[in-house]
Amino acid sequence: MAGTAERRTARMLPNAVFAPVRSLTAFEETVERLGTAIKLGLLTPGSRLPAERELCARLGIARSTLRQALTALSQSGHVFATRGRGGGTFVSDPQPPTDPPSPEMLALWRETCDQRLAVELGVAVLAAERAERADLDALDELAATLEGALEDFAAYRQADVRLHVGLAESTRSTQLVRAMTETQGAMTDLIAYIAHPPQVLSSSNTQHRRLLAAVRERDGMRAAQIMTEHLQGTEHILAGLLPGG
Amino acid sequence: MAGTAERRTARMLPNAVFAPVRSLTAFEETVERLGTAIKLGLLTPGSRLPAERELCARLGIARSTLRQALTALSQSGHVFATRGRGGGTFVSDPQPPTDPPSPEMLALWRETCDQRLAVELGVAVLAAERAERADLDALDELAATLEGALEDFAAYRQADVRLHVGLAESTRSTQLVRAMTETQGAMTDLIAYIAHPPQVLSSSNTQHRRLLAAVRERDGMRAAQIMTEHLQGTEHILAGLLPGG
DNA sequence: GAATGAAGGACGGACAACCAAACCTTTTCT
DNA sequence: AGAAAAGGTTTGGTTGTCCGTCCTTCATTC
Repeated sequence: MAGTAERRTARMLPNAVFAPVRSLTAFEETVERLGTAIKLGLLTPGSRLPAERELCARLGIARSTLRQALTALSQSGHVFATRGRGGGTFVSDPQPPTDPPSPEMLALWRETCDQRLAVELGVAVLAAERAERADLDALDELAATLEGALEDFAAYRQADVRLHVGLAESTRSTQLVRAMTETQGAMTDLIAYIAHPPQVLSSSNTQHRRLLAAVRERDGMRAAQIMTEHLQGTEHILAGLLPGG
Repeated sequence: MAGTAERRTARMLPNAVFAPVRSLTAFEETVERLGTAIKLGLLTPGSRLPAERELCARLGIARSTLRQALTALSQSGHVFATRGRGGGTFVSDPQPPTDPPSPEMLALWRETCDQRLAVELGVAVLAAERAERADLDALDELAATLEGALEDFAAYRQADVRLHVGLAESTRSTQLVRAMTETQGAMTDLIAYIAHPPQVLSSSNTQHRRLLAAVRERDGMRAAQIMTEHLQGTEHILAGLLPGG
């Protein structure tokens, strides 16, 4: 009977429908967005942000709100500003250390990984459909960079993020790019304090190569398959170290 | 050189990093959440919402804010309230017609489909890992319901949503359930005004069956493959009817 | 038939976030 | 020297949200 199905299926639904609707303030969201982009190295040290008057327009917020965010980012050392013509707000050179993952972050690490799986799978399949030759050439270069950074995890991680975000860009979906940067930001917090021996990074990079090859051959399902294995790597490591594994 | 790769890869990035940070108000988000759940039939007509004093606590908002949202939903005819003991707020029986998709909705239909692809692929793979026997039995019943509703698109659509959301629930990821309901809400707006002849629905349902079978056999990749084909069905229809196809 | 309790409904004050528009200060380029 | 382009400052007003309190309705219970 349909009634039975409804009763069974509807069990956990209200938990999702009636879950908290805590929306971040414009200030918080701005700090999050810019801060994540800087931490991930998407905004490179030394690079200049758009002028405040232009940036607040792009972000759709008031200038005073943007300044709050920039003040916060400057106090945390991610950014500094110089005045006068030719001045501006710049990404700081020595990046402050990533803050340790919060308890609630650790409690929800599995949800974070699930989210990542969805984003990365979607990206893999769509990239296989839409990535252009030039995109893939650039991504291959990044994979080469990765191979030279097996000993320096910070450098490796940054190039890794660039590769995954770059793959998302090749789908031409701004939503997926945003979701990917968000996800990578959350993952960085999780894996920053975990040991990554060179051989792990090396095998991870082998998967990158195979992934790009599959995308190049427009084989979305093989790309998805490789991506799944790729992500399960980190997931297994986390499962061994964190509660709820 | 790494420099070249960076320059190529960074082309569209700022568009995502500096995109508007439009955060919805608590009021708007609440209307959206409850309204979508009602439109999708996840909150069935006649069912009672939790009492205001309890619901505002669950949603993490003030009661006055919740009342704003409920007032809006009652004025749009989705909900009605009765006073006194044993009263409450109930989902209206005759659902008001879905509003036609807005122009900006239509302009972004491809992004919506991309988002859906990601969510559904993640759900398919994770469900194949985690769905329990009882979940799948309930989903099979829903698939049977679907087969009896080939002539009534409204009924078919509602059961279809239930099935997809139910599959998301079987992953035990509240985030994915939320993402799925959001996505289904957006999709409903898009496909409400498109003809769906019975044979299309029938073949769509064949895919449901195959999907559930793959999940039951814990074959995540086959589930992903079938899901991709399943989604491409609607996508091709939309591509033929909407701009930017 | 009166009391109780559980529900929605209404009001008012306080506060924080956000916006808008000016104006000031510093620096560089012409 | 002056114009231009940037960050820095101030002010005032609007809106969303919260909190607490009280009122009204009405089924149940005594």
